[in-house]
Amino acid sequence: MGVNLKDIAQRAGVSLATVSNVVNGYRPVGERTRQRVQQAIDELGYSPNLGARHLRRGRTGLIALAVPELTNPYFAELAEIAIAEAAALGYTLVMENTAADRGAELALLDGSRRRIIDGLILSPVRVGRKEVLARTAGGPLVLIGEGVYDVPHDHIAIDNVAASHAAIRHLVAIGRRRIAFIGATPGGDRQSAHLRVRGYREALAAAGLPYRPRLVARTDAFGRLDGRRAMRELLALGDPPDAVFGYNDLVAIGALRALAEAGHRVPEDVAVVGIDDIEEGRFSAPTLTTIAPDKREIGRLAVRRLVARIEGAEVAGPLTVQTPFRLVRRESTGTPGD
Amino acid sequence: MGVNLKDIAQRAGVSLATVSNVVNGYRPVGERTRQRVQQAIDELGYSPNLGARHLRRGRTGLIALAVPELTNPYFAELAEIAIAEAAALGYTLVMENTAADRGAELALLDGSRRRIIDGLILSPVRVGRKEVLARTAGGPLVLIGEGVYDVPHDHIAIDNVAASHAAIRHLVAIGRRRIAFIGATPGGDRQSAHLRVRGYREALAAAGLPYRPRLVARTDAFGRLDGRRAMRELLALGDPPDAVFGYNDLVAIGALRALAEAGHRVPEDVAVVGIDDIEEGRFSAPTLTTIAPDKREIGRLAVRRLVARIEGAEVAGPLTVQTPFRLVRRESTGTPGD
DNA sequence: CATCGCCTGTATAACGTTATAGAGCCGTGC
DNA sequence: GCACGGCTCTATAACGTTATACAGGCGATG
Repeated sequence: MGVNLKDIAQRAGVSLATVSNVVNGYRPVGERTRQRVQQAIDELGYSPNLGARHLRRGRTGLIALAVPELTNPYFAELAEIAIAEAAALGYTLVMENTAADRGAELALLDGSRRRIIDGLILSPVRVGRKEVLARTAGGPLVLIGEGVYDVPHDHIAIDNVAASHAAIRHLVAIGRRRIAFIGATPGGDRQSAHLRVRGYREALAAAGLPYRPRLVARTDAFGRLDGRRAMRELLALGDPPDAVFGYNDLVAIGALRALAEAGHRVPEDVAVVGIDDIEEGRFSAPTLTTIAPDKREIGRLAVRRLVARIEGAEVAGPLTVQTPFRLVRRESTGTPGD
Repeated sequence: MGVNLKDIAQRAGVSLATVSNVVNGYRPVGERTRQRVQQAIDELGYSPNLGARHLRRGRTGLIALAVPELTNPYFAELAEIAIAEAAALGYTLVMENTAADRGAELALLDGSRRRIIDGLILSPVRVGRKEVLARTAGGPLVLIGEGVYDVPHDHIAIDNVAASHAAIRHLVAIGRRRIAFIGATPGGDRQSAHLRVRGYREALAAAGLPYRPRLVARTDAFGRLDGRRAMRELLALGDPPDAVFGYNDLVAIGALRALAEAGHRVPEDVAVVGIDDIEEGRFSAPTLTTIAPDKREIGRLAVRRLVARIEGAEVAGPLTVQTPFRLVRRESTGTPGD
């Protein structure tokens, strides 16, 4: 099909190996030879056959980013950053959608099925420490966003408990006392939900507010629809909350919708806070106060760590990195300022 | 590294070629032999080395979906569908972000630079017929969503003019007479914007309404921010519109935001319609009336066409396929019903 | 002047797969 | 009894690259 090493070698009158060395810089090549080869490459328009290169090297140059939902803007924004960073490092990123399915996560972790990927960035939601530890094949693994700790892999996330604290402190500071949480989840799934609930409880206690289990709404998933349903349930309580903290921005936006439909004013009657700082929250009515993780840092760091591991480089620092976050006040808590 | 064909061949006591035939079904294999080989495969946990397969076959099994913005929910939703369809056909889909950059689109079209992809699905916005015709390498090409016609490639899109007609007819039907368009674009870029403006003008004429150039707002890009800015400009006119049709849902949502900030009621003062039917529009306040393309059909068809071309299959039917769309009425035009 | 080592460059063997040519076996038809 | 064709299966040559071992030339060193 295309132009290959042999063509270049013939044109430049050198051996295959020399051309390869010019292309890869693996061994020094004399200046005159290099120029002849480079000229031949330019003239014939050579680009290496990646399949062959990868067969020989044992690596494909592909890394995967597996997320529970592609359509969650948080992950779309993260993916955009990760794709750019991967490209800058000479890798191609493929997106995988686990659809928050345990089987899909396990299949990715197993890694033996598809030997096409050099390494994996995974946002796990249905697997825990044990399943992660069971990974033996498939190359390096970087975990993002969840609370699977004590595994021999890089793990990049915000401090979920501290993030909750910040959100609740803000709601308390603006005078709210019946603060609900939307997005708790039963069992061992979705560690981050447990951590965010923990932060919520701790912050309530620190503020001297009672913990009311009925104000903690469970959801099956974490989309707008789930947030709306949960908010409706909370509103149906005899004594509804005066503030809501959502597991993420999508849930919070669903809650905003339920509040609007029920005729409640935000933030006057109910204040709302989310997590993720997706662009949608800057244009919702009202705009959404949120905990903003540093998505750029998370995306770039995850890719850089993974690539470093793949290439066998020494990586300094601890496996677990907590990236910074900040509270962004907008209309849904009555204190616009973004 | 992993288990390979040779291991299986030894274990089953047959030749390499026989194992390959069992795996690929390329040539018939005796029932007893097949079972022995299959057993060996299961026991050793063999999966083919894709790099080697692809080197030999000359194909990589990778296809690319290149879109102008990953973070536009329309493309995220489309990507989710396309990824699933590609997986079902045994292909891996990689996302490319052109960022609506002409250079990026040209580089993808050129195809000679990265020989890793078997074919490309492109949503072009900055290249036209000429640039598409110049493509000679890089495998089959499927275009989605824009108005580049008369090229020897599959092209899948809605009828942009008809979609505009439907939107404007609806606005006229609910009594609007000063209807604005947000998202026109100068020059030859973004064919679909031109087509949507054309549909807008034709529909106005058909309704006996005058075409007012000042009510057609240009934008540089097509996000929420652009919609808000354009809406502000329209509101600053002496005689602002009583309805707005946005180039897409994001622009329309930006317009909603500008209207809310300026204290206008939607739909009472100004009605708003978008295109794309992204989930966000079902939860905005007010919910957004929109033209809903059949994303599932577009995504699946694009992938199926591309794969068929890659595999050299005969593809029946015309190159250009116009997929169906429908008007979804929601609160922003005062006629909820979704 | 012989030896050593560095510097360039070459020849060649993998990497794991698939496609092609052909070998062995068996039953069929003359 | 023998040629023949149809089935299975095997041996092997690619695919394009990189890494290893090696060869030749040349200046420096003893």
